Amino acid sequence: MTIKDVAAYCGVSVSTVSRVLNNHPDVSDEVRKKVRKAVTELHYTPNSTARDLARTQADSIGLVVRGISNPFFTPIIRTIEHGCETAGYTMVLHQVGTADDEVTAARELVQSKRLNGVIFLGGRYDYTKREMAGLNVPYVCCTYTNHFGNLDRASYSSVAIDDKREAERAVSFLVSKGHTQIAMLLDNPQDHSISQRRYGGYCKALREAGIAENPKLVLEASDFSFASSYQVVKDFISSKHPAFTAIFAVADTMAIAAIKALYDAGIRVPDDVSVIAIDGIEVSNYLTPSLTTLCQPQERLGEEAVRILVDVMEGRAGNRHIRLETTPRLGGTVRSL
Amino acid sequence: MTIKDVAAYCGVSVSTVSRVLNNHPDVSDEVRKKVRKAVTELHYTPNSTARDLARTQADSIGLVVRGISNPFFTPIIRTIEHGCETAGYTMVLHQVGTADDEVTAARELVQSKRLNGVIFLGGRYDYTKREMAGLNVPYVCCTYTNHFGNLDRASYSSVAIDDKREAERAVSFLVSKGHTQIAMLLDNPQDHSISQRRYGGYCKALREAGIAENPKLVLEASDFSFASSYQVVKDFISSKHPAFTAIFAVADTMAIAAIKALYDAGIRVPDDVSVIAIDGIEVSNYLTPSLTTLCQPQERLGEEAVRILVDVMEGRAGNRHIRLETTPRLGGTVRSL
DNA sequence: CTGAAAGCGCTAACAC
DNA sequence: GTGTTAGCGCTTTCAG
Repeated sequence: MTIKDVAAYCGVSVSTVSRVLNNHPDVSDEVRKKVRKAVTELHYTPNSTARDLARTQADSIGLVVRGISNPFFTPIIRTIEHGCETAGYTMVLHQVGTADDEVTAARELVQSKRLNGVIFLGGRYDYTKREMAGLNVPYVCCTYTNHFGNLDRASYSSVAIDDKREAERAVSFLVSKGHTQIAMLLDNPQDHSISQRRYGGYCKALREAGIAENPKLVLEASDFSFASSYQVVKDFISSKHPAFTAIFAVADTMAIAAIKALYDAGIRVPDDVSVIAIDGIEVSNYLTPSLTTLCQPQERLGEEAVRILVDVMEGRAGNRHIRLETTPRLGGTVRSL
Repeated sequence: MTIKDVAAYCGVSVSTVSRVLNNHPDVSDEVRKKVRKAVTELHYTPNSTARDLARTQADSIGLVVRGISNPFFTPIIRTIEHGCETAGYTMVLHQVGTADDEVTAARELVQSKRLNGVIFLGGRYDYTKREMAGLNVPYVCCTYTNHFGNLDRASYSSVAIDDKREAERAVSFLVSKGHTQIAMLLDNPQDHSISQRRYGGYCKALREAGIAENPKLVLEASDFSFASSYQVVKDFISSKHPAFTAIFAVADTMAIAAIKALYDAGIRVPDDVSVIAIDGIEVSNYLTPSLTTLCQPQERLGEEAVRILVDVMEGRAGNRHIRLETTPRLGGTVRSL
């Protein structure tokens, strides 16, 4: 069943059918109606592969996600898909493992699928001009930005929170509740990534409060997984360690695992130790007690990413960099000392 | 940058380049090497759109997911993607909203992208022969099966747990712990879906234990979301209701929300009320206490789905129906009476 | 072993 | 308004 069959079926040429399919104006109402009828009767669905090939552009946006199973991303992905559809683009989702490089993946995807633009969801903070040069389409970094790279601000877009500032806020909140011995749980501070930025905020908050930073209170998990954070916290509390009354985790998932590790060791949250995080994933609101965290505006992160990208792709605007704010969610995992 | 450029660059014909690209044997080592070199030097990436069009088949498998943000699905999706890749197929992910029909979506996807087969992840239990007729490729239902439809068993495949039996197991477990007043939390029992099957198991377990079923202990949420379950349980306990000592939830997510609702009402789990569920998503193991649940073999569900589908697609085997068993995870949310 | 050429199904000039 | 036709970039017979 091809466009030819439809054309033959209603005695017109393929171009006429094509015009109807693509809503071109110059077709008589009569013919248009006839073709539409044939399409439904024949259950004809256009072959998008052929269409994409014939058109110079595929009208599609690549979404390159690093860690699709990260619950923080799921609402964002949904929003982005919806936004793409509304704007008339197909979203092509591509997941990259922690080991793979998202830029290489994106470059191949763009070449191979003729994408009009790409959105990176989660990624490195240190892209270089050189490596991004091959990506000949506009792109926006969603949930992060190029803090440690050498990209021109005008060459790409980004939508994210201000990691450093929000981390500072979280830690200052703990300080305001009387905490001074504050541990930090992060994944890998020297990888030029989110943890490093948030670690900066942690240090700044301590400094401004006149609290000396204690390196022994910095707990490094190997990634964002529950298992890894659980293990790190478990090892920490079962070893000789400095006293601490609070933990600041760089992600809700890590906080959840930390609370569990504390609980399993007989340490109660918030009675014995307070916990605060950044992210605001849905499930953390359903813990008992709810996790105290700074919620990222997940929907808006996705919406803005699409909006900016489409604007740039269609030449309506230049690249932009948007910083959104978090909204504190006062759960029950922080207590005043 | 097309295959022509590569051909011109190394002074051979496009067909030779194509042969090298597709690892056809009949190319001299010398030419092969030269072409390979050119490909890397030119940073050439084949246009998959053109390739798919030229080939009669696209070597790709559609994964039609109903509710991509369902945390129960994420490990399965990952496994399926990996399995497809290993088998030499590209996975095309397509998410359908709760309102859309997955079969229509799949049919269009197949026609439009020339898919070789499709995997449905979550879906209705009542497909009819008629509606599936348009889907001219093999398909497998992953995590569910056609219990309420009229499909020939030989016309499709399925990989799932035995919902009824597992639900029975969960409820029998509660009974064995001395519970007799057992509530059930489900989403929509009359939609010919998972809840209905598990509800059947609940009834059977009660019957076999000689416990009269009390309709007032059946709590219906409007969907699987946290919010909906939370609300239902909250309304239930704040209204005039029969006494109950345990809740069986059809999904971990619903159980998590239920526990929260109980907690917020001052009811403790497991001290006052026990909770058991089916699914075994990762986060439920990190609650305090861990959720007692029957874990579905998520990885295996995905692996088997791909294996069966590929076997059918490549003519190595016929359709099959596999029932896998759950593994109980004894958390801390059930206590003996 | 290698090249020429005919499509894959559709779009978009370009004629009429 | 409608039809004809030349590609889009690649694969794949079919010759040589």
